Amino acid sequence: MYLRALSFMPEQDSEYVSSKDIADLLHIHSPQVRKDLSYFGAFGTRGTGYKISDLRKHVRKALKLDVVQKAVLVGVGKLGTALTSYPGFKMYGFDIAAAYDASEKRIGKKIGSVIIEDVAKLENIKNEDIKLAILAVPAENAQNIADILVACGIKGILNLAPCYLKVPKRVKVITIDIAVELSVLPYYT
Amino acid sequence: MYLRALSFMPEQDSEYVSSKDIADLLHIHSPQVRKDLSYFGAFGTRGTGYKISDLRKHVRKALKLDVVQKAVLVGVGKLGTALTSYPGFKMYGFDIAAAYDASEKRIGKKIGSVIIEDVAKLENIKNEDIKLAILAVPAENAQNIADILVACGIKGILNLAPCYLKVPKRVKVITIDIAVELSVLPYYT
DNA sequence: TCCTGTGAAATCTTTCACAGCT
DNA sequence: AGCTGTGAAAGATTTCACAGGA
Repeated sequence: MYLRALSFMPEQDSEYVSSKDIADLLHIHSPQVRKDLSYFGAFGTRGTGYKISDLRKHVRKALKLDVVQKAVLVGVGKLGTALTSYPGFKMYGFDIAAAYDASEKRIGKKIGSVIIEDVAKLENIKNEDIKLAILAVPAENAQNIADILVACGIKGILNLAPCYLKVPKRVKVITIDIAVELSVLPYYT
Repeated sequence: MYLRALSFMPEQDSEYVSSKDIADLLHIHSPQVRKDLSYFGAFGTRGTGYKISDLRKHVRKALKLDVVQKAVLVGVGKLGTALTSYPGFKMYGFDIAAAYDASEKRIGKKIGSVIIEDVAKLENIKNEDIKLAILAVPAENAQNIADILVACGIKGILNLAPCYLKVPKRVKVITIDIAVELSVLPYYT
């Protein structure tokens, strides 16, 4: 969140931001910003604020986004395709280094800079240095694919299927279910 | 979350679930489930658990999902298109009742059961009983569209653009930025 | 015996308020 | 004067533990 806020603050305007500047942009309070950033270490300047370029570097490093993170995309349907053309990925240092799908229509086609491979050969990712996976397959197949990914040494899964995945504790799963997010809106109307 | 958990529990198996059943499925603790559900009122049976059909009805009602919620989709690009074919929406009682886009290529085409209209005519939604909007447009246009939606009386916005929206307090915005979610994964690797 | 509902305790998070540096 | 960094206070959430109904 802070990284994205920083992306809206070109250094041309000013070299420094205050916690209040960031807070206003994110609609949160400034002590929150200072507390959060202080967990990464103290690198602001009293009286002046945070140097934008330094802050960006520190946050990227804390999140391990300072090196390019390779990710495999499994499921190149409409959602999967939409994701690859999403500019945000590159901004945060992600690289979709491989793509797999079950549909013959899609296998062999190019998406971004990679060729879509047969999901039956998903185990090939073992040979590449890929630690993250984006799972955009139907809910019915998600657990099955997740098991293979885990066996291949994947450490983190972004799950876009509306289901819960059983994985070992060492693997981090983040599930985004758009309908669940949408579900809370009527409550506020 | 609880609603989705219930969708995995067909009543054929057993008429009742315990808070522990639900907790295990969602990877949370059972007192959490009981506390949460108790805010909606007490409708479990001691010694037996919660009657699945009753629980579903109560949760749907509490979230105002017991009536069909009409939503307008703005931006029918890859992501917008992917969303309309997402089965989760119907499951939670959402109905995409209108769709708008800026591209001539897309205007006039059908998506789901509606015809894509010109976003310049977005104000037409005033005449329909639509309270929710799904915003799947580029970040540059998101605020502009949000302003129009607010002026049209929209009460809740699901924002899929990677940016922050300024809206009056009475309007609820939920932003999903997939790259932000993905960003936390490397931290755990 | 099994499981809910709920006060009380424990824990976690946010906000305050101010010392101290620039 | 302006803004960070941080203990302490306030607030919110989660977990415990158990009374009590089925």
